[in-house]
Amino acid sequence: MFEKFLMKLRARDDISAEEERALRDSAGEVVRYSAGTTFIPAGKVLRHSTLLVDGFLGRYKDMRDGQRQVSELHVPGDFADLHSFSLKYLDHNIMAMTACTVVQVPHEKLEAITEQHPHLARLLWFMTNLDASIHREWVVSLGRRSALKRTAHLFCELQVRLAVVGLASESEYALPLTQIELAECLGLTSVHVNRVLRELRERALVEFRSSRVTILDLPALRRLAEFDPAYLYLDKRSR
Amino acid sequence: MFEKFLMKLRARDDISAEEERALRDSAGEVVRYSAGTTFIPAGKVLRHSTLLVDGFLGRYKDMRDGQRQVSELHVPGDFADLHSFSLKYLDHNIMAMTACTVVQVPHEKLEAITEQHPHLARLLWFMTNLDASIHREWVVSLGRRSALKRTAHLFCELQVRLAVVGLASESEYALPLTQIELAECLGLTSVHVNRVLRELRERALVEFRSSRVTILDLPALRRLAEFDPAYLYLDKRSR
DNA sequence: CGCGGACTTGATGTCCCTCAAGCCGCGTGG
DNA sequence: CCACGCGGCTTGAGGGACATCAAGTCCGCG
Repeated sequence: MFEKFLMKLRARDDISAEEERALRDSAGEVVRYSAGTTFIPAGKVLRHSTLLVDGFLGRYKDMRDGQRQVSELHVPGDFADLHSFSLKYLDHNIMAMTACTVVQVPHEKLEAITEQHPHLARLLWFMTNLDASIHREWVVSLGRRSALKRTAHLFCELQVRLAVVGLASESEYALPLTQIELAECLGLTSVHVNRVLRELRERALVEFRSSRVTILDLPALRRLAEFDPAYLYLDKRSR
Repeated sequence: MFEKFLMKLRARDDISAEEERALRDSAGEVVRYSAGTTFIPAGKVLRHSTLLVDGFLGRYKDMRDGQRQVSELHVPGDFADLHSFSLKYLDHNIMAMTACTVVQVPHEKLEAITEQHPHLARLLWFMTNLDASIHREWVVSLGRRSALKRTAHLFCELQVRLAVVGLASESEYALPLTQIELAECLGLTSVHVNRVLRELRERALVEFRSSRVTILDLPALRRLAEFDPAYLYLDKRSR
């Protein structure tokens, strides 16, 4: 259950055997959701946090006119709502973008960790700060990158985040999203996403088809996107 | 020094006298920066966090072509870089948008708090989660709101955040930013911000001039912006 | 009095949206 | 087995929101 989360943690700091045990002991119920299920609605008071084991999740808000904006995509090993531990309820919804398996971690267990394992507690804090860092990069993307660069940037980000948990190589990874869902992440329409994908393909940078991203030229893709992975804090050090 | 930060905390949870003492004891050096100073550059290893006492700060990233995107504005009572405690260095820069006074809080003091005051530690964690929530709302703004609504939304957000620390009424507050800086927050050009401000003025919703925001019709402004303050977590409860 | 920075406004351009149509693959049911 | 419906993808034509370029104006300050 915690394998991918531990991979993600160990990419940033050392985890002792005892800390690993404390984490494994915190596991609650395992739950499956089918694609399209909004299983955490905004405003609902939560008593556990949700660790994604398999599949893709998205955090999103809807506008009055029906438009939707996804503020973060989650990959296996991510906590979807670790922030609900101190927030108590969320300001946004969380949905399963694909079929998903999650483990629920009761907030009492998290509270015990904060009291008994200060270093591990700091790492949980770190994980929510990492989400915030990803949000900031999306702000920059939406504010200042063209549709083409923004899309390229998202593919770069997911490549790194998935590689950390062993789900991507330098050249490809599975991404079972529709162009509509991609558009909801990118602040675009699906029509325009389609045109952007065509251009990325024609430029021989990336291909996105049948739920799979194939990276043809990673250095060129990163150059186009102005992608700098520093915001993912992948250096290992004492946090 | 900590008055506004305590106001901000007490809007969300109760703080005991002992916790207040622990906070006050954590104060380090008081520093002043003049407008325009980038005093925390991305990547620099930090040994203290910075609490803003007076003035406005901004977190930003620059693009290759010289464009800039601000990912969050900070008002008095905000920690500018509480997240540096677990991140160790920042992925973005922090600059004084106006002349500022800050208190530095050494990371050792924060570490002591996490070990001796678990509830207070959770509240510090909460504060970084609140920043993340603000980031998400900016993602939504940049992704799905028109320039007009986005600008209106920013004025609504700042009204609430400044009111919490006693620096705004329902109808006005000081905001000593240029239209260029506003544009850097909103993902627009200063030329377009100027036109948007004119429209907001002509519609009798808000005026922004000589470093001051005057709100003419708050309900209408909020309606236009689709502003829902839920993301600022202003309900008082045990966190 | 002259300079620079912020603000303002107009003319033109472009990126992305909207609307519309057609295609393809797939599942369902007659 | 084919008809059909449906959701996702694709492409074209036209429009609109915001950018770019280019003048100016205003104002504080040396």
